[in-house]
Amino acid sequence: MPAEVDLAVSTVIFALRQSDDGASSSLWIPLVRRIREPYEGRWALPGGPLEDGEGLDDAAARNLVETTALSPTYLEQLYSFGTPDRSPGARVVSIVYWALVQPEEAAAAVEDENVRWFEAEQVQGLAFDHDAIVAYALWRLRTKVSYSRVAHAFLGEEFTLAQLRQVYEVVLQQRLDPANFRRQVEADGTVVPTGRHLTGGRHRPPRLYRYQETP
Amino acid sequence: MPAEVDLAVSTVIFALRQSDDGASSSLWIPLVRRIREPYEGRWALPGGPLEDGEGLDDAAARNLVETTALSPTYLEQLYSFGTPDRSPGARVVSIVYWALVQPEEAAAAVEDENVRWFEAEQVQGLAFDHDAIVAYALWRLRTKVSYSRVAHAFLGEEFTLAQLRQVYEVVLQQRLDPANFRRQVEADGTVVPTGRHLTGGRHRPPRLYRYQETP
DNA sequence: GCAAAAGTGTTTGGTATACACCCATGT
DNA sequence: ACATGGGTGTATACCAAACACTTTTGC
Repeated sequence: MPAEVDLAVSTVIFALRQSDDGASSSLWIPLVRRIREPYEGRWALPGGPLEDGEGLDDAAARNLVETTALSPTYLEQLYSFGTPDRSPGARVVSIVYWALVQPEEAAAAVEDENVRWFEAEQVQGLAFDHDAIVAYALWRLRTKVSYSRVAHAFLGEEFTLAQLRQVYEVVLQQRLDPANFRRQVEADGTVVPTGRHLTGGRHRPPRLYRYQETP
Repeated sequence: MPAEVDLAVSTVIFALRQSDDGASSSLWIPLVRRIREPYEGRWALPGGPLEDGEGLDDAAARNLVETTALSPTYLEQLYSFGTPDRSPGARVVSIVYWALVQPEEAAAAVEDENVRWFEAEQVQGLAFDHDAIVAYALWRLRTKVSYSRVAHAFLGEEFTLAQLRQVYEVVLQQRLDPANFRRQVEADGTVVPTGRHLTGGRHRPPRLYRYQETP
């Protein structure tokens, strides 16, 4: 007999932020507090049901706006989860997306009693199977960054190579040689100099670059 | 208002078979004929509803058995499709899996008026958005083969390196140097010689290998 | 001038490709 | 003996890592 299932769309939203110590950057995600059973009071991934006439991507983008009040620079489907016992009482299948957003906007995003940002590495004790989902999304982010050019989605329109390199260093959790990093990025061709420079630092002003989509 | 959705699980099942000309191998998939509207009479991916108490992976494995009467050597989730208008009349979200099966078994699989194998490259005019899904599954197979070791899933327990190389050549659509292919596979370490040889050919008997799962 | 980060140049080691060559078997 | 694919050796080209070195700014 076919199962009666509830379909939900959730999103793991990543942003780069300062760590608690203030010295280093790390990956953060926004979580929402559940206001009903099951798991009332626990933190969970933002998400909700699919609306009428709305595609899966649209649903993901919508609850990203509803949670963080910003539009994603990157949004991709992650995986669908449907183990029979993952939600007590009901049969729920979750289609999960992951997104990258820019930190300046993320800093201005809503944050109250029921919405708060957490360090992605540290999250634990979430509702449902969301601990495992966050861990999987982190793994996907790391593997994707190492073979694709998505890191710029964490940054604004213009950025220096040092900023871009720092994104890679935080995500991949390893230091990168500035000289070799520069060559790799330049050889790739998807990032081009704007001609402008970033002034105000206490050293030689670095060039600004922007992402160039390859047609 | 939340949408009323029907959830379906479908699978793109790949096997290696002789092409129509009999000379070369290519990728084949089994399709089933639809026996009701919409798209009655058209070919479609095997699939069906999620059963009570059954996980998504289980559902995919089950309709793989029901279609080809064999168990998968490889089974992985592909993507979830949920465009509002993809199924006339109803709102259907499909969670699609892809599988690799061994050709000897696939040759013995059911094949009748309503189940038939087609060359994956050639399929066209399928029901729903299944043309696009097959194309996406092909793309995923090709990219995955080029960075992962899944090709052996097309073969039996024991195989020669020439057979394994032919799998890569068919999937990637390019000739590979036998000498360099051997070195790459041996360096990887996931494929080990059994000590046995394949006799009966009209030349030097090649060694037999088996896949060694890395613990 | 000095510190610090931007940016360039150069060496080196590993790895993939191309291809010459020998090996073992069936006919 | 020889044709055929199995299997080994080797020279070359390319690419990434390491690191020395020069440049340009703020203080």
